[in-house]
Amino acid sequence: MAAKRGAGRDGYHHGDLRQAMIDAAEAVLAERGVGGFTLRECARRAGVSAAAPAHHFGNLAGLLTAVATLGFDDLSDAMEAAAARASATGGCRLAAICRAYLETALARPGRFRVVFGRRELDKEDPEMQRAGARAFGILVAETRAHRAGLAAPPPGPLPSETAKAPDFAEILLVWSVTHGFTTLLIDGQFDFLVGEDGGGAMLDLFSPRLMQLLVAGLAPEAALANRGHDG
Amino acid sequence: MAAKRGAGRDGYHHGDLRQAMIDAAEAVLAERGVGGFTLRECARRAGVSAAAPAHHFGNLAGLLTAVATLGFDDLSDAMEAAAARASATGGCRLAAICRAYLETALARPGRFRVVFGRRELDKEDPEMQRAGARAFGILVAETRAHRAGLAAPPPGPLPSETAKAPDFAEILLVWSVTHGFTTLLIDGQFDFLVGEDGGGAMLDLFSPRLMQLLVAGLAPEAALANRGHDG
DNA sequence: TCTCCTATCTATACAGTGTCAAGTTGCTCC
DNA sequence: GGAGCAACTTGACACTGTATAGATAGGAGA
Repeated sequence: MAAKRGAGRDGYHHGDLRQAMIDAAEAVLAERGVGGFTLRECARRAGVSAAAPAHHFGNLAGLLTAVATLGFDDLSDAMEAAAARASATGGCRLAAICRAYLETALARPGRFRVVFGRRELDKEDPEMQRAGARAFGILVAETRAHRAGLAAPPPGPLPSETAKAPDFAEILLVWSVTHGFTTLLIDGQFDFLVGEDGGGAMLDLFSPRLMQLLVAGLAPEAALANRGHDG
Repeated sequence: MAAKRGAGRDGYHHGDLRQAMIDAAEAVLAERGVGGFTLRECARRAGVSAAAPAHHFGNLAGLLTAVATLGFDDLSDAMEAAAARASATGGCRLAAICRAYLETALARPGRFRVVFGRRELDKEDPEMQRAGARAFGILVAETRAHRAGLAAPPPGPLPSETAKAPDFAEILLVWSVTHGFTTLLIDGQFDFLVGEDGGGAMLDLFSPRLMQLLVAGLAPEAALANRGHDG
């Protein structure tokens, strides 16, 4: 095994290139966005040759996959924290995690875009699969708890297979509306409506009302009221 | 003005390079996806040098903007046709246009991704702005008609500024859930739930139920029932 | 009909990209 | 103290988008 002492480089070997590359990637994403992201630029910032990262990440997709894994876990952390805060203050946990999703994405749009397929990723990577499943699991648990009228999801592992669950459509509804609003906002699709002030105004003006609508529409009574609409 | 006779090329000048480039772009998007899209490959298929398209589109973003404009109009056409069909058969127009949005995206995922910001576009392009506004206008009209209990939106021009409208959150809810579900489905985020059979199963299994939920949640009564949830 | 204008297209070049192969360095363990 | 090996550099390759300069041809005006 090679040197793994501290960060920075003081010789031929870097010391912790893997982490340095991830840090550089985050910085490049923040400064230049997904479109301006380059493996060589990250290597440059890490003070290393262009071919060096290959040993740690395989290729560009490998580096982006590592960033996406971080992004998923960041999303999970933010949602868990928001849910805990909501419980403490008597707020709605489901609305809180949806808003946390939105705010996390808005805080780091570049990373969020990497997570959600704007660049090629290694979808077989087990670490990213774990992180993705964790984030989805939070969404599933909170949606179910909300619909069951519980204060919070019960502890314990989640069922691994949820595709056949009867409340699957409700779970997808929550994810879809949150993800859709987030994506449209980040991608500037609302700019022609409210100007290009970065979306902060949009978030403050409409997301509470949006979440209110979503959460209201998801209450058990509303879900059971079959009004017979179909396309 | 130079030659504008027929398609194909029989000499130094192509004849209709602009259209040929767009056709080639659609083909490349269908075959290789957004990630594998290249200006040079499109030029190759059009039988033209790499620098030729610059005269018609300026640069890569210009070509993609033309494709995005087509994509917006395709979306609008599909939604209008679906709404008309729904009216004829007594179905719900709003659910019909949401499903049309989904199906259009699923039929040409590459183009849909171009429309919604997976590559850099020229957002100032007036043609694309027109096409985008048209698609959004359909959504606005149909959502309002649905909430007002009308059979169809009244004819006539739409108000150009809708940001301050009282029903803006409801309109965004419809767009967000439809766009979110579409994006997640196309990007393969549901694959780990139902396998990678292309999303067709997902669409058939869940989207009717999803639309039912959405449309039910949007009925005037539900929207007015303020249950007091906030994040 | 001839000439010129101008849009269109080609050829070439350039900086930059991701990735590969081969060589170099230096830590670690026997 | 070598041996082994992971980590890194160097150099090369086939690409990319785009800029520039020159070639071509269709049509308008004389």
